[in-house]
Amino acid sequence: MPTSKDVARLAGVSQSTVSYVLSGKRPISDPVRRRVEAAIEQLTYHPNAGARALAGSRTHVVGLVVPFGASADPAGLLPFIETITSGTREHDHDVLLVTADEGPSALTRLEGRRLCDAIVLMEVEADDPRIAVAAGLRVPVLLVGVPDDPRGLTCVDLDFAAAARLAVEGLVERGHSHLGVLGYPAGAVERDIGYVRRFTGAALAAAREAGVPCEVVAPVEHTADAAREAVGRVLTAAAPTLAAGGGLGLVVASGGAVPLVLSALGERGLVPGRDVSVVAMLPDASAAAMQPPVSNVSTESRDVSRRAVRELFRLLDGPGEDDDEGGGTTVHLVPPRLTHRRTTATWGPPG
Amino acid sequence: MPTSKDVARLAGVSQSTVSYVLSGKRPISDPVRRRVEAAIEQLTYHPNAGARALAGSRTHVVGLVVPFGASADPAGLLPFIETITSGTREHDHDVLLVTADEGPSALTRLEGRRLCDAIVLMEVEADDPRIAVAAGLRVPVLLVGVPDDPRGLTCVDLDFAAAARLAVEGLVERGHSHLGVLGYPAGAVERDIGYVRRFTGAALAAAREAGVPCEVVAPVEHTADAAREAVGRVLTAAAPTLAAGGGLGLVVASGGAVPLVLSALGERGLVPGRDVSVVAMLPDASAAAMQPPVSNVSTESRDVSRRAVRELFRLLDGPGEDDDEGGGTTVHLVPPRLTHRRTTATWGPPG
DNA sequence: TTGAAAGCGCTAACAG
DNA sequence: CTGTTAGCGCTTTCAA
Repeated sequence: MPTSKDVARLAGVSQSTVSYVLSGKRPISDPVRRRVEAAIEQLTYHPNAGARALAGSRTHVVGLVVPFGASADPAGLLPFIETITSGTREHDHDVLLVTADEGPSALTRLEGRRLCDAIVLMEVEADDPRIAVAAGLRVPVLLVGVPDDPRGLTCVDLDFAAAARLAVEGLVERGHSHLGVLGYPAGAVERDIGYVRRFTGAALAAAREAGVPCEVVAPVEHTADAAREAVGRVLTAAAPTLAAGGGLGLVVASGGAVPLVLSALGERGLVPGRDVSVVAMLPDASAAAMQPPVSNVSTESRDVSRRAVRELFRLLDGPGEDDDEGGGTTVHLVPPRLTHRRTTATWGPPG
Repeated sequence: MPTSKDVARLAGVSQSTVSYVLSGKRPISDPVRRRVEAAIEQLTYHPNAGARALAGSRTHVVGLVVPFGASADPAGLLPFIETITSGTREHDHDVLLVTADEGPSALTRLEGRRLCDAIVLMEVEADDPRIAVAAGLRVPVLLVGVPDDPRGLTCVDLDFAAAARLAVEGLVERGHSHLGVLGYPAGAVERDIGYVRRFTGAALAAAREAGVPCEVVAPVEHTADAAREAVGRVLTAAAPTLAAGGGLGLVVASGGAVPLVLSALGERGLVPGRDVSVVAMLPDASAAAMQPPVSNVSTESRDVSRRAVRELFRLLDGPGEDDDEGGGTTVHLVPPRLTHRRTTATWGPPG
């Protein structure tokens, strides 16, 4: 296996010149550069990652901590991992995968062994034990999710408050005079993932501002029975409004519950988009694929992950920008989009 | 950040002794070991991975090439990645994630830069362009999936032929006198993933041996219409048998089609487990969760991945066993299991 | 614009 | 059982 010494010999230059051709950290004359590049090609030379890391103290690796076992949304994990991985490669880095099961010690291991230059922590919970450890590391850490106390760390997440507002306002605009929010499964609530509170809190606030009554039913498990019961509760509360000819709008906070909610409505002879409206937190693709297509506020994990990659390399490549840099808490919230599909009805005079 | 030199100084030993305490490659007296371990603890020393790789030419990293974009079964990917990752950690290695989009050059990059000690290639296709490259590498490569020409590489996969046989024999035993195999979507067939042919071939062979007529309908897309049509075709072919009071057994090769096939049967008033039988290729958990629980031949990606990890480290830690070792093609097929649930009926006199 | 040389922190002979 | 030492293949001064 050829080394940079072999390349240097073949190109008739010193070894350091090979290094500089590769790193571009020094101006190189055209003839020399050409000879070196030819030699590299001819020998199919690849720089040894370990040696590079040792000498340069940059591994060109990003550690990605994935909550395999305990994800609130296992389906959303894969696009996330994919986007981080390919985004990271575009920045000439690789991804080292670590399971969250390893706990906080995974972080000290990654840092201590110099396995990576930065760490991405997925699905950070409101009160996540890893945050304290993460805050003490010398490698930059990027959190996906917003903990209660970000401790000077950089966070990226979907803007769940904006999402809730979007859903509520979208329904209010269309004349609905009673709202119901069907919440997250107990697992998510107990683990107290930050977005649960942010979402329901913002939904209630938006409804209050709009002067529209709003029921929150939570937790709602992803079972047919739980969906039935939750729907029943909202319908009961909304009964007076409905009797008076008002419109009921449902906000489904947990994408996985959507099919169950739809069938629960169906069982009662209620047609979404005609008798009630349903707006759900769902990726666009899933929302569009449903029968009928469901109005949704997008929860594109790809959008969030792309943003995460961007902020990650801003952390790594910076300082240099005039942005906030180095130690300051920054929370980047990715804006969601509302798309009305077949499950939104319009009530009364357009508003 | 402390180095082994710091540990050595603190423990009053030479640096190499620290190394040997850690690696266990040399007998160490108890007092020395204790002192070294105390020093390691006190300094929270972690060995530098780059230095270790450079000096020892072992990275303790496994490269995992994941077909993010082009997986036949995206849901199966995640448990696979998880199992490989945690299994790898149990062997004191980490996982470097690479997307299959990077193509064969990902392999030369992993090897050339010495980024890993071994490579796992997921979802290998029958005629996979990466195989030729993989076969030329010096790092061991483990294939998940069996290509037409394994070129001396080690493969691990579910035994799809056995799975097909199991399904067919399970139905024949229960007195079914006509079988229908509903195949894979065209995407899988075109990409010519090895298991497509292995599965349908073995199903036909098993049916022939049993002397039971068998229709294969393929490709079958994962759409309601395609499922309806496929079911229609099998029912037409089986009409004489059914008229004579015989039983029809359906084998659904592609897990994703199961709900569609069930509703297609439902539309015709056919109740699985009473009027027809259905056995599907599905993970046990999904099969059990369906309404009704579906008889299944297991396609546990966890079983396959665990086996993959085993064979991977046999490759890495060996030679040493009396097993086949070093360069010999080995195909490890993980046996599937058939579980009868609610969708299998029994016909005629028990067999 | 280029070269020479000093490490980075570890492993693994070799020498006791 | 333990210490000494020569690298592993780079990056990066320092010198020209």
